[in-house]
Amino acid sequence: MPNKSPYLPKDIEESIYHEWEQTGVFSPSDKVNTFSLMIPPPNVTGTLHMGHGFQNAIMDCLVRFKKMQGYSTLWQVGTDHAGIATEMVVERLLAKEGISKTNLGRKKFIEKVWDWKHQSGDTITQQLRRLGGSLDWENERFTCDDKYTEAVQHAFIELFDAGLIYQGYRLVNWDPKLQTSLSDLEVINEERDGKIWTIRYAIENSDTYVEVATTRPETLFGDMALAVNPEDSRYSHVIGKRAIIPTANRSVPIIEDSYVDSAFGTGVVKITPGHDFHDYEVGQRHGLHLNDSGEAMTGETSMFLPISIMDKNACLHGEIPNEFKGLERFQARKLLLEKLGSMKMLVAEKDHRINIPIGDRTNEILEPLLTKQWYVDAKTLALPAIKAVKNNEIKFVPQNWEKTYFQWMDNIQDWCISRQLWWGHRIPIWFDENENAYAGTSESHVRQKYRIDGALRQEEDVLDTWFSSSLWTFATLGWPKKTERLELFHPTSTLVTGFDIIFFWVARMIMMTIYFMKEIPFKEIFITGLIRDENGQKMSKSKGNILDPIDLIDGITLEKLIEKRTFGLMQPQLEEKIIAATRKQFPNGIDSYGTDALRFTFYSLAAPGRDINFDIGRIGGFKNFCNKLWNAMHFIDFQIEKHDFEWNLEANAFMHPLNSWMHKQIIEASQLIEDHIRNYRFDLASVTLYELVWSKYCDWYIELSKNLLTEAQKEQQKLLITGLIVNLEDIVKLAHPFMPFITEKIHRKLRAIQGKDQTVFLVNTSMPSLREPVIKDNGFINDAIQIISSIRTIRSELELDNQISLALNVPQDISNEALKDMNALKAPLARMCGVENLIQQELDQSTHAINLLISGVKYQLIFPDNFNFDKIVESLRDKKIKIVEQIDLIESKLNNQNFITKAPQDVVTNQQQKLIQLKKENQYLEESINKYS
RNA sequence: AGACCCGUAGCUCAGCUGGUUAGAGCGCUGUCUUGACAUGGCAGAGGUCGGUGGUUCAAGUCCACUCGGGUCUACCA
Repeated sequence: MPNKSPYLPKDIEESIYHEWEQTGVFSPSDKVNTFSLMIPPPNVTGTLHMGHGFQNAIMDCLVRFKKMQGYSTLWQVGTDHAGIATEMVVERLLAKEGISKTNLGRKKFIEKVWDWKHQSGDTITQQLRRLGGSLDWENERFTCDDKYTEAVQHAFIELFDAGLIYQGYRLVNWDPKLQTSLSDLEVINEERDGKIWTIRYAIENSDTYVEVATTRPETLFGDMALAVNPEDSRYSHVIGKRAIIPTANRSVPIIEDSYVDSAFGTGVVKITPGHDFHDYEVGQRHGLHLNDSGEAMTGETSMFLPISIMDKNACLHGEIPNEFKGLERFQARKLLLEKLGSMKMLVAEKDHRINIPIGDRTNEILEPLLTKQWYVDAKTLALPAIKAVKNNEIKFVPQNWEKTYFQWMDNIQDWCISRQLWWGHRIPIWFDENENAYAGTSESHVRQKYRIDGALRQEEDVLDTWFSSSLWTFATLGWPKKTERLELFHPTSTLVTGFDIIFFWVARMIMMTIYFMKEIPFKEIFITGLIRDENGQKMSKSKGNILDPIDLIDGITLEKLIEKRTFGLMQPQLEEKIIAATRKQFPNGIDSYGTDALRFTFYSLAAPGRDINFDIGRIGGFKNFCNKLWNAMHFIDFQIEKHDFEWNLEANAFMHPLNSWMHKQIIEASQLIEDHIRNYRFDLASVTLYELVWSKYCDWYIELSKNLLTEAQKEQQKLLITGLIVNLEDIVKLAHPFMPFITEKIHRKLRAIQGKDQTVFLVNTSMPSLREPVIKDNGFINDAIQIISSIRTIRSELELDNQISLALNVPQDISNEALKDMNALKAPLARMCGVENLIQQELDQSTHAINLLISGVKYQLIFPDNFNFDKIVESLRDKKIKIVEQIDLIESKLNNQNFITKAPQDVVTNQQQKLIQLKKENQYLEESINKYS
């Protein structure tokens, strides 16, 4: 007996990746026929989640497949510095030691971040290796490494010099906790329960009032006008008058603007341009400003100058009553409402659902705040980027995502790229004493470039992380230098990413790449769904439903899983719930499934255009699949040992009909799989492969060959074993992009049997479809399969004892060759469906037999003489009922003149032929029924 | 408010430009421990495709309306 090692993924997977990497097998092999793909750079200090696992599995499959199709492939690897996320993590770590960022100072803080990066930075890249990713490690990039930083600076300076980057004093989304601006994409609008208050404003020089509805009363100190709709007759008499801000010793003009919806609230809106994005626009239209005596006035657009009453901590300041100075915004609100109440200026307080802007990282309520920031002129950059997708230079898969893209691009706003953080690319701008800005790579560069001698001060802010990642496809390849890699691998072939970053990343990459490279970044964008839990819930820490791909690969105990899910919870009150849910879902923890099974699960779930509910139940099935493949190899081992096999018949392998039948199945499957991969239908590709391995190779090919291996002549045995080897080798090639580890292992064993060099990696071999096809028509194997299946069903229906053997009468008119083929399969027929005898003769009436229709030909299954047929008549009658139903259906179609004339000819022909078959079958059934009832 | 997606067997999902008897995995039922594999073999039960109406010779597949679930974008102070 060969040593029977069970399928244990751990044993297989551990060493193999190391060998791949050491050999440098993932670096591009050639300079022609390139296929390239950029990894969406994960956060350098992050860890792998299911989304990464899924997307990287897909990318790896694509890359390996292309490589095996003869392309010179590059899968560029790298990580992102993730400004905000990383800065927050490090701040939190420092806080535990009682150190604050500001106390530490910028330089020291950045050192700490680098320390953290060095300490945890390779966690995620190690995890990518566990997934089997065929990434080009020799050219790994990090968005903050020197070369990349050079590219970022270069890009900024070029855009600045072209006037596409400018500094502006505007409202931005301000995160008071992080003390930085955010781009509108980083804002989550959350609907919450809030209130709306109605406040009275007195009309100046009169004893009348107007009532104003607001959800943010505390901003009233920043009011610069009240506005009504010009069509609103209720208020026409106050237009042009002034209203007094209650509690503030100040009046504002009452203006008309069609922005105001008369039907909402009271129809009067307070205009606070310094704290509301809409009011900002209204203010701009009306040129609101303060005159020399500090009174709010309308004027020319150019005179617009909003006032701000909050500082960067969202505390009130400026020209406001003393008692409010320094108060935090919500405390100020409370105090103000009390005061208004006592002044009888608060008319109403009602519950109201409001949208609150939240920072996506901090969960802090954001404040629209007037600050100086750097902007990219996105409108200009967007135009060619829109065009590239419109004219199909860049294709979204599935296509409907382009709608999302257009929707955003058509309404794009200028992009605020400055962040008041320390971790990131410091903006390469220097200011002179008069606040004029100059862009350059360094102070000396600026001095030289602009011939400046006076004092220079560098901009403190850093760039939005997405600014650097928007350069990813070309900056990783060496830009701004004209490198060979850039020449060879740009534009890249495909981008695989999630819909959640179409705006953040995809759109911006397209804009920047077209601007700098004068070409598109990628030709196709495959948008994957999100991985959710088995109930369709988003996986999140606070829900406690996170799955770590590595835990699915290695397995994890219940205790450790609970520990992981509850560690560092932001809301500790959820802990009990999470523990209970985890215990319920994984009472025994999680088994070890191995990378190959996990990957295969991802593929099988990767239907396009929809999110994926990850059902842990499915991964077990695919581990079994790996086991099945593993045991096919065992079967071969076993045969080799048993039959004293020698490898010298390779050239003749397909002379055996069973071998060539299997070969044909493989070629057909590989063509299908190639199509599916081209269409990003990994789900369909995986089904095809599953079927090929399990159903075709194991259930039929191996099973059919078993008896032949025992009974056939020595030469035949050798031929069959050779075929088993050749065909399994083709299968592992086809399967390799999906299940790289197990296939590599099997491939080695197969090569060992053949006495071939075992250091050849599968990824360096070619897909079987690229081989000369050796296809002989083996229709009779398919007939045999049908015969066996039919007989098995009958045996099972009749609850036939295994001991009872049957005979099969082959039709008289069958060709000699077919009969020969049939006879060759005698042994398998006996073993697989209990048919011991094949005869070919006219049966007399006394023979106990029922008819079988196989490929339009009548076979007769012969039973022992004393057999009781009551049961079979019953089942034959059931069958007949179904057949008659179908016959009726088709006849009614064919009797319909409209069908005959309007349906395409081939559909009609098809139905006619079908009818003939069904009638034949019906006739045979009837014969059998009549005979035995 | 606009856009998009989904609703097919107990569960998770396929079903391409409308055309054979609507498929798979898991689960379930029965049966089998036979020398690749019980992480297995064999056989089987189970959906009329959310609803209504329409187009068509023909609809799970196209159209309209509708119910239910989800996502994104924009929002009325």
